[in-house]
Amino acid sequence: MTTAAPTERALARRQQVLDAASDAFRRRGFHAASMAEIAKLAGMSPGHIYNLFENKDEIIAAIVERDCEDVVQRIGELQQEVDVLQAMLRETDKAIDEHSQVADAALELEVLAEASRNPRLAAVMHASQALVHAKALGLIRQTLGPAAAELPDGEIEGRALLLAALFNGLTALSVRLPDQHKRIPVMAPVMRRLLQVLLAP
Amino acid sequence: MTTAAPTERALARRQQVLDAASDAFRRRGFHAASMAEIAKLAGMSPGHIYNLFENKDEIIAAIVERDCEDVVQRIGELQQEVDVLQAMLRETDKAIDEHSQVADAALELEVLAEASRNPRLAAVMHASQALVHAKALGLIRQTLGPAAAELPDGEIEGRALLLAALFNGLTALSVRLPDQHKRIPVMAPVMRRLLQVLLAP
Amino acid sequence: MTTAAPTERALARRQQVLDAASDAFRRRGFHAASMAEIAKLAGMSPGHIYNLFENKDEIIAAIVERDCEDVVQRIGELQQEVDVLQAMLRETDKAIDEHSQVADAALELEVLAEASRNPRLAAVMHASQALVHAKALGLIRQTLGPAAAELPDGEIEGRALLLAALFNGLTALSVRLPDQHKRIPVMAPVMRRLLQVLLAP
Amino acid sequence: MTTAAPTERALARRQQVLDAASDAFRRRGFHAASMAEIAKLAGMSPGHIYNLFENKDEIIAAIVERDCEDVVQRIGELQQEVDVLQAMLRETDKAIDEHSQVADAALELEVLAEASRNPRLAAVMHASQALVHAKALGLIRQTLGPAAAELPDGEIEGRALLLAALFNGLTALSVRLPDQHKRIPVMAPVMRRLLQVLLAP
DNA sequence: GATGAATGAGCCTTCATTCAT
DNA sequence: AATGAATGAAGGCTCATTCAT
Repeated sequence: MTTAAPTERALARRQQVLDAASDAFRRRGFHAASMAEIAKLAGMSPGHIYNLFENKDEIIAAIVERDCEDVVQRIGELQQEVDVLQAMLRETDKAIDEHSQVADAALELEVLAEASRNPRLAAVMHASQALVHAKALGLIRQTLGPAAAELPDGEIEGRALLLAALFNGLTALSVRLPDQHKRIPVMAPVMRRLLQVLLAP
Repeated sequence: MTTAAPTERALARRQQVLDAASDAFRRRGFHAASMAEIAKLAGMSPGHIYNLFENKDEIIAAIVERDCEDVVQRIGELQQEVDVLQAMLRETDKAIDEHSQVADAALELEVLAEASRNPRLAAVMHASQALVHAKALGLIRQTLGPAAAELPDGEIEGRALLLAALFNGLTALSVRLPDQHKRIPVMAPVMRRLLQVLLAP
Repeated sequence: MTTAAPTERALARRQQVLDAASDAFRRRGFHAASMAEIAKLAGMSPGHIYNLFENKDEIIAAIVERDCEDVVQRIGELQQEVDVLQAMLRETDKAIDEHSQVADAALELEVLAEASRNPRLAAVMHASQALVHAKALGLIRQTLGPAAAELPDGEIEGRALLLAALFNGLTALSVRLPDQHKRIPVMAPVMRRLLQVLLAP
Repeated sequence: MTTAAPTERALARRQQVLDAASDAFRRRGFHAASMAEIAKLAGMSPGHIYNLFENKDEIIAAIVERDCEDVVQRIGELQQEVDVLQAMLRETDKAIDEHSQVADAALELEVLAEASRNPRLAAVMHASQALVHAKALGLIRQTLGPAAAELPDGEIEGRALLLAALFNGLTALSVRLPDQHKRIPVMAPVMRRLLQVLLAP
């Protein structure tokens, strides 16, 4: 039996744990971060974490869900723009920069690595990512406007996937090469051209 | 004392360990694969591995180096083509497929995650990746032909980086969404257009 | 402060706990049954159990006492029979069967094991068992009738002890060998002869 | 994979662990005895125990097997006697005494309790006990001599079972009542009569 | 070079018990 | 009387690493 109907307090406590765990995983990795460490960061006893989460796996699963919700919301905000493509081209530098933070990369890659092996986490990841993907499809359709209807089947999906790949790749690259943020000026112009291929009619 | 002047036999033994470890890491993950397991796969005792490698971390560092050499060689082979761009467009499906193997993704992401916080591994990774990057620059220059000289400074580097990001992103995506190989047909046409942006004059 | 002057309500609540604990212990064992589980079965909070019982040990002590009272009562009922020996011979099969329930055996053996090293529980056990023993002496005397007076000192006590041993042994045996109930037909005739030795003049 | 082919040294180390564990279980119970404690008693590190035994359960299983082998051997020795029944009647006091040691009872009951809940252990117990039972059948047949052939089917089995129950019951009783050894004089004569019922033609 | 027995620190998790409310 | 959130000690087990042989 899992937490049947989490009280408001329990919900807040869960957030504390998720914040603490995000921090710990980011700094030390999923396996190296101990529950004791997370508990200390969260300001509670190790034992109590198990009143809030089934086990360590469930914590990372919850982090994945929370992070995906963030991404969905970010895309939603982007959709508020009158001209999405223009907005993206304008903010390309910032977008690259945000995807080049090694500290964030650490957690993201850790989660992906774990998900590639842990079925429970993979399930959560797939479900969450499906939402992100759907939202991305919507974004691209909106950007294309009426032209979207004329495109062959799958074209939009292909664009959405490669758009996602591009930004995910930046995260990986930020670990592969040092000081990626210094390379933003050389990447940005090329990136803009790629974005146009992916988002313009 | 460090491993001083490795004999030829020692070198061969090291390869055995690297093969075994690659296999074990790929199947079970870096942390889950035990030295005992690697030793068994490598056909030697756990203790003896420590005569060949300082510790577990050094094994993965060596794997990273070896894998990067592979990538460099692959690029070299590609450069043998008379028309590199045509070759890549022709083999796009295969290339996407190769970067969509979840099993390989597992190890790659794990290594990246590990490198994002292990300075020793980060150093190896950066050195190796620098070689890959240099080789990629050469590939793009060759593809561009004489047109390369006319491009603004950094343009080629930007292309090389985003090319790398694109393929790295596919790896990440293969974990984020299930059955990525089923999506190759929708991704390939879009990918070809992106490759043209990155490789055509 | 100990539980001073238990109210009537408290007494009823204690019974709820004892019922719940008996159930939980029987199904999962003394150590495996958690206070949380018992609390849930008893329909109260874990914390409240500690208003009714000093600790987990006291619960099992109370169960032992209650169970011994049951045995005493059972013997009492047997004494109502006009011919006790005949009644026992008639119901031998049923008696063996009742002492061959592995589920009951589990709790009984667990309690004995626990009592063999927990002095507090040993004390309760000895006190309760003394009552059972006394009652058993009475039963045997009644069965023997006037002949009882002629028997040497200790003869009756010896019979009572071995009678108890015999049934206790069935409980142990039901764990040692599987499907003891299938063996009732072969045990019953022999058992009847033993009972006659123990209960006939 | 389990210990494939235990070396002689490993076998000796296993015995050390079994001795230590027997001691620890006897004194503190199966659940309360920690692996650390056993390791210390056995003179090795906790980790190394896991090179010799799969887990804690396997230790108790091995103890059960070893103890049953002892019982089988004891019965075998008894069979060397020219007149088994006479030998048993002669040594009744000693036999009762041996089955009345609370210290031994502790381990035995603990094991039984555990087996009643743990299927793995139950399997080992049933297998071992089957050997004991078979040996007991042989003993009784030998004692009966030619008369054995004339007895109805199952008669001998019934005797063997109740013989086992009787001694097992003494063990249980030694916990239920204090100072059982003081009661040997009153039990012995009655016990002799029971033994005659069980073993004489 | 090579073995594998041995170590021991450290991990996740459980649970009896307490206490503020 | 009653709750249930919270504690924290302890336990079984794993595994990188060492070292006597």
